[in-house]
Amino acid sequence: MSLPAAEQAVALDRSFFERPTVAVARDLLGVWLISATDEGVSAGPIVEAEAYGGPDDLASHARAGLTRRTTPMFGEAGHAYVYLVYGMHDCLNVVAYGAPAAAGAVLIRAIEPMVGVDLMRARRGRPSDADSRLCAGPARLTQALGVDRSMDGHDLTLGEDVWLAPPSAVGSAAPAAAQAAAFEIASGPRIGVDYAGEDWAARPWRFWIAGHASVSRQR
DNA sequence: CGAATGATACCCT
DNA sequence: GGGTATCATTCGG
Repeated sequence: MSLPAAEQAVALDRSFFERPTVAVARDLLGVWLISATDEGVSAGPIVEAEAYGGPDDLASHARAGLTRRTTPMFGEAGHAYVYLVYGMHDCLNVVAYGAPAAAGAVLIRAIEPMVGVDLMRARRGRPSDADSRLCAGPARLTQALGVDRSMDGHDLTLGEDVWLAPPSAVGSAAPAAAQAAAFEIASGPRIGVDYAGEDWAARPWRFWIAGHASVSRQR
């Protein structure tokens, strides 16, 4: 299954990302994440995302200020910020604007595998995993889509290699059930940010589609 | 539950 | 320029 060529170029506009990260994270639910490499196309709608702010957000990498690693977070919105965590996992973020500082990003934590599921499974190398769990987690997702730090700084609005597209742009490629406009949005504290202190750790900046089988953790 | 695993940032010389 | 604590996770026992 592949995306019609004429529709591959449709990507979310940069203005979508030039807003506070919390609004962008919430609005990314249902938006398609698409990867097109030499190996093929793999894609699916985002079902879970987390907002990270600027230097004032103690849970955000931006708290370290502008360093070589965090440079994308302080750059133009709509670009990728890909980093290595725990020495072995790549995580994909989209740069957006944290408030009050003009820096921040949204961590894409899970998508629903819908296009190129066999390719995702091959990249993951875990044949017994259920389809719905192939991209249920930030590191699983990058592995399944073939995204790594070579994509750090990549412009996600170009419609090339890796990009984000509104559901309407991939309508003919998606099963009808996935195009249902209405879904319930749930929110809660971000994962694994207790080190940031109670104030920041308690903020409900993690958003997911309620009850969805591909969300990284069950409620 | 705990191990795996390595880049990063930061605090020293 | 070097040592080291930290870490937005995953998988196997």
